[in-house]
Parts: sequence; C-alpha cells; structure tokens
Amino acid sequence: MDVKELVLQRNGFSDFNPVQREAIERGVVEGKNVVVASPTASGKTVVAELAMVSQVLRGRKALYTSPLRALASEHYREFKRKYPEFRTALSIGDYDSKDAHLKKYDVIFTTYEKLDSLIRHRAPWLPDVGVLVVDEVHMLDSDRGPTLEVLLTRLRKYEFQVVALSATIPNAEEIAGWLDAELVVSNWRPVDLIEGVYFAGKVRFNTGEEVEFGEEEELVRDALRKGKGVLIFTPTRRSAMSRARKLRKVVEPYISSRRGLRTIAERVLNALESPTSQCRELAEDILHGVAFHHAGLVQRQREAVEEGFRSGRIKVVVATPTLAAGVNLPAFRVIISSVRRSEGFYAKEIPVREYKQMAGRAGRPRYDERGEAIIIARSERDAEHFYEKYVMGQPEEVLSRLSSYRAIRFHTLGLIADRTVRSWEDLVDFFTGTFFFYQNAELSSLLDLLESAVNELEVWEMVEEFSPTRLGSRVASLYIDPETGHAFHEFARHPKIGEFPVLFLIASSVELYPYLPVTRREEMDLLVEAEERKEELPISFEAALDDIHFLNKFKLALLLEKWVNEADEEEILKDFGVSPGILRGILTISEWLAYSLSEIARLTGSGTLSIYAKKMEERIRHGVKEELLPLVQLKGIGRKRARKLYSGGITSPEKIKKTDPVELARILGPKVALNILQQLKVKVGEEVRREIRKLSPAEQTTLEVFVDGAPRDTEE
DNA sequence: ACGGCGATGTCCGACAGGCAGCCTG
DNA sequence: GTCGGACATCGCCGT
Repeated sequence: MDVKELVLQRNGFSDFNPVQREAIERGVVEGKNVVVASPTASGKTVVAELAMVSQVLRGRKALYTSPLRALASEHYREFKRKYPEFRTALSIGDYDSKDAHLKKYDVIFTTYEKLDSLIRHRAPWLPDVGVLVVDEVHMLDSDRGPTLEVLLTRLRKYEFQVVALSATIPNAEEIAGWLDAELVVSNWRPVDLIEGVYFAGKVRFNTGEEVEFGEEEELVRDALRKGKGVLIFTPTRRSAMSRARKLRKVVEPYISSRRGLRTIAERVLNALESPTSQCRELAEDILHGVAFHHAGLVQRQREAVEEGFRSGRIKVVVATPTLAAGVNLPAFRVIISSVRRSEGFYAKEIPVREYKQMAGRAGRPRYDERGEAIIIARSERDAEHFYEKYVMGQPEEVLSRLSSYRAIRFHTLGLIADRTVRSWEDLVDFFTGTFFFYQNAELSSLLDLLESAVNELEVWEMVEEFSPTRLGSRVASLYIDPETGHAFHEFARHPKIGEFPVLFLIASSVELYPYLPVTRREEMDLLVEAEERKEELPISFEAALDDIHFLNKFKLALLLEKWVNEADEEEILKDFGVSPGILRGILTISEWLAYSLSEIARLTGSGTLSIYAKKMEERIRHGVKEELLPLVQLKGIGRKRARKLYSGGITSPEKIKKTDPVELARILGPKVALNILQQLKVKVGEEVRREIRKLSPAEQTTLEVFVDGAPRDTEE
C-alpha cells in the first residue's frame, strides 16, 4: 500500500486537509525537509506521520522530539495505536534509560533534553535515523530553546530528513532557511475561531459583532446553556483555585452526570496517600462540575481533570498556562481572564504568541461550529489596546536565545565532552551552524561568552585544552549544570558529611530554581534558625548572607530534611506553603541531584560521601530515614507501611520472612501482606491464606507513626 | 435599641511552568 | 502592577 493511503486509512480520513496536501506537494513523503507553520489542531501530526511512516518503511528509524513529556507520551500512545506493526518506543526522563534497547525500535519519541542526552551518550543507532520530527519548533525562543538549537545543529551532520512543526509565527521562513527546508504556512483550522475582548458587559469580536453578555460570569453561563464547555486561563495558581470555587454555583445547575463527577472527585482525592486540603478543594469543585488545573496538581489529578473535561462531565476548567502549551484540550469557549502576568515587581503583558496559543484551544473539531476566545479587559483603554495587540496583532518573531551565558556554558561542555568540538576553531565553527548565527549573521557578541565559558570550564577542571576531564565528562553525561557540578566537586574535596550539609548543597543547585518562595513573615524565623545551625552549613554564614537566595535555599533544605525524616506530607505542604505537585517536582529533582552528587564524589575519591549521597538519593525517593531503606525496597511498601513494620520490630525483609503471615497481615492489611510475601517468595499455605483473608480492615493494627529527629518549629 | 448577617471597604502580601541520570573501567 | 484573602466596618433588617 502507498504511504499516503496507509496514513489516510489509519487515521480514518478520506482525504488530506489543505495543510497536509501542501506538505505532500513539498515532498514530505519523499524525504524533503519541511517546516510546517500552522495553527493548533490543523493536522500537523499527520504531516509528521507521513514522513515517519515512509522512512520506517524504507528501513530507517523515525525520531520524534517534543518539549513536554506529556506531549511525547500522548503522541507515542497515539502512534502506537495507529501503527501497531511498528516497534515504537518512548524515551523520556527516567522512564526508559535503557538506551541500548532503543536500537531495536523503529520509532522513538523523546523530549528535547532526553534526545540531547542521548546524543551526548553517543547513541550508536543515530546513523540509522531517517527522519527527525521536531514538535513546537517555535520553542527555539524559550528558556529551553538553546537545547533545541544545539541539538538541531548537532544532528544536521547526519543529514537525515527534518520535519519541524511550528505554531503560526511571522518568521517561519527563517527557521525553514536555517534547516534547508521547504516551508508550509497555513491558517487553516478545522474549526473557525473568533476572537474578542470583553469589557463592561459586551464582547467585541473580530467578526465585527458586538455581543451583550452582562456580567462576566454570563460568559460562562451562556456557554453552559448551549451545552458547551469553557476553559478559563488565569495568571496564578491561587486565582485559578478561587475562580473555580466561585464558579461552583454557576456551573452546578448544568451538571449532566453526578455519578461521573463523583468518580472523578474520588480519583482526585485518592491521588495521594492521604488527601490534602487542595485535593479536597478540587474534589469539591468537581462535584459542582468545575475544576482547576495547575502545576500544584499531581500528574494523576491533572489527568483526571483533563479526561473529565474531555468527556464533558466537567464543564469548566480554570487553568494556569500549564494547559496553554500542554496536552490537547479544546473547549468551545476560551476565556483569558488576564493577559498580564507579574514578573518581579510589576505586571508584564504576555507575548502575543502565548495568547494565540491559549486562544487556539477554542473550538472542538467535529463538535463545535466555531470556537470563541475572549480576553477580559478591566478598563476602556485596556479593551482597545488588547483588541489591537492580541486579537488583531501578529505573534512575535522567534528569536534565538543562544545568547544566554548559562546555556552556552552548559552546551559548550556537552560539545567538548563528546568530542564534537576539539578546538577553539571547532567551537566557533559549530556556533556558525546555529540558528543564532543564521539569524544574526554574526557571532561577535557570542565570542566573548564562548571564551568565558571555556575559561570557566578550565578553571573548574572540566576541560583541558578542549578535552574533557573525567569530571567534565561525568558532569556532561549527568546532564547537570556545570556550576552544580563544580559545587559538588568542591564539596566532595572537603566533604562535610551529614544530613543537613548535603541537603543544603542539593537545595542550592540551580536546577531547583526558582527556589521556594520565602514570605516576609518567615524571613526572621528562618534567619534565626540559620544562625543557630550555621555549623551545619557547607559554607560560612557570612558567605551565605551575601547570597540573596540564601533563605530560599535554606528553607528548601529544611523541607528536604523534614521529608527524609518522615514528617507527614500534609504537614510539610502546610508548613512550607507548597502544593502536592510542586513538592513532587522538588523531590524528583533533588533525588536526581543526590545521585549526581554521589557520582561526582566517587570520581573525586570521596567514597564515604559517595555512599552517603547514594543513600540520600534513596531516602529522598522514599521519604524515609536510613533505617527504613531495606524495607522500602519492597514494592507496595512506602514510608508509612515501612515505619509501621519497623515499629513492630520488623526491621528488614529477612525479618518479614520470619514473621507470622497472619501477624503481617494484621499490620499491613491482607492484600498488601500477601503481595509482599509473594515478592519475598514465601510460600503461604491455603489455610493461612484463608485466615488472612478473613481479617477485616477494622482488625488492622493502626500503629501511630512515630516521628522524631525532625527539627521542631522554632515559632511558639 | 440591639444583634445577625451580608455587602462593602481596606490593607497586606503573593505572584507560570517543567526537562534531565542509573556510563561502576 | 493587580488580584485575592483576611479582617474591619457599614448598613439593612428583624425582633
């Protein structure tokens, strides 16, 4: 079968849409480089499929890279479903780092950073790649743009096909030029989109219509009356939550499936070991048919909200920009409640590109005859200004961000570490191939930065005459910032082994930026505590005070300290003012940093620190004191159950084996106990099994979790 | 005249998101 | 800069 027919068939299409047709005319199927710049939901994925499928049929690999894990896995699942005959893999973060396995796969989905890391490890299968698909290539102009830019520059030497997908941008031609690609630009959307600005009861649409709505919440009610969903973007997490709460009474009358909502609410409540106040708040919202969505939610909760909204049970979702660039979640009406966002001390207007991303979520293909995006203005002047700037305006050009010193230093080390660059000439030559050079037609402003970067890497003993030292190689492959690597290296030379020094060191890493916010009320207390514990800091107290982020780092170290000493999760969330999702994020990064510290310590010859840090990694992963580590190795045993066992004198897997199974079931509950015994390959007789099953949950011993050693709050 | 309670006023403080390793010589 | 939350005060109403 012809590639085009195959792709049509697997998508259940009878015909290609205009964007796809043009891409075909430009030769995607034949292996031409193509840049597609078109709106969200204009079928760009199918263009990518055309290239991927045809390359795989030719015996080459297809690589798909996107900025978000969620996006990578969504596309991975979809592709696998549509083309089950291909060997398809997902390689993101720690999800699958058996990189050697990737050789066996035809199609590989990754994130930018993961792909960069694969290249640094010199993935042996790279020459087999036939096509690289770059999703959201306009991300070149973002914090993470430099990674993408360096990645693309590196991969160009392999001369495989590149298919880059972009949102609508004015200078797509420049990207196409840089990539030697054909350009496909289109404004085609499967659903019409109208945009407007709401002010004083009326919405002025770009169709020329002016529609009277009355008060703001009518925008929501009106859509609900039509049986449609609404997506509201707010600038802060807090406003998302308060907005959702306020909308409860508006949405409730339009609920269609109370039972469905209860199911979702329950999922949300049970996402953590025990529900926090935020979980309860979200569950309550959901019972009223509304939900909030932001980074403070744990992954499972986000998914529950997204599915609930897609299925139409949840009618209104109030979100921070998480949803703007994330998974596909269209809604009939999108309300942008503010186009201003605070940055530092004053509010800035968001870029037009970001607005267009949010607005583009309006209109569900096949369900809505059109979509509506509405900006809320609070003054006549704003209304006029927003209409011109956002509704009528063009998105900003995509500009290279490679002039960031930190990015340059990071990637210079990467390039030297894998021997892509072996001399100053190589380095300059490499940067001549970047989008930055293509765009600015000069490198002089970068040369100083490159020189400083090389010098600094030499001073830090990561690079010697354009060769990587062992430290440099390790820092590059660990994918940590050289500055972090240097700090870890220094620490390993004069280690101060102990819980707090190590945690503070980790908490100080730039990877954890932006640091935990410190409120003004906390400042004094934190300072007092820091002074009291200055002996435990890896740096002098004076040096600490010179760092404007010192208190943030100190606070983060305190949080980690509580966590690895088994403080209650909810208590941590409350005491440190973080939400569950944020805590998860912090812990994931800290765990990875602890591992990195362990590796660098080993390299530096500080075996003791290396072992200590390795244990700390485990402790952070599980949130336990050292003594519980043997127990938490078992699946199904987390910090709570491990502590219960330990308090009951069962301090290791060996002791579990010697424990009476019935007693074990009394502590852990029948299901978990049987599961554990199976893991330990302990044979349980049918009689005992029956006895265990008879145990009702009420009979379980609920041992109070005993927490000591955690620092007491100083405030009284 | 008093208390209850919602509406309005005032002040203070906080402010998006999210990627990466597990190379033991 | 702007918004939300905590708290105080105001004003209406019923008793």
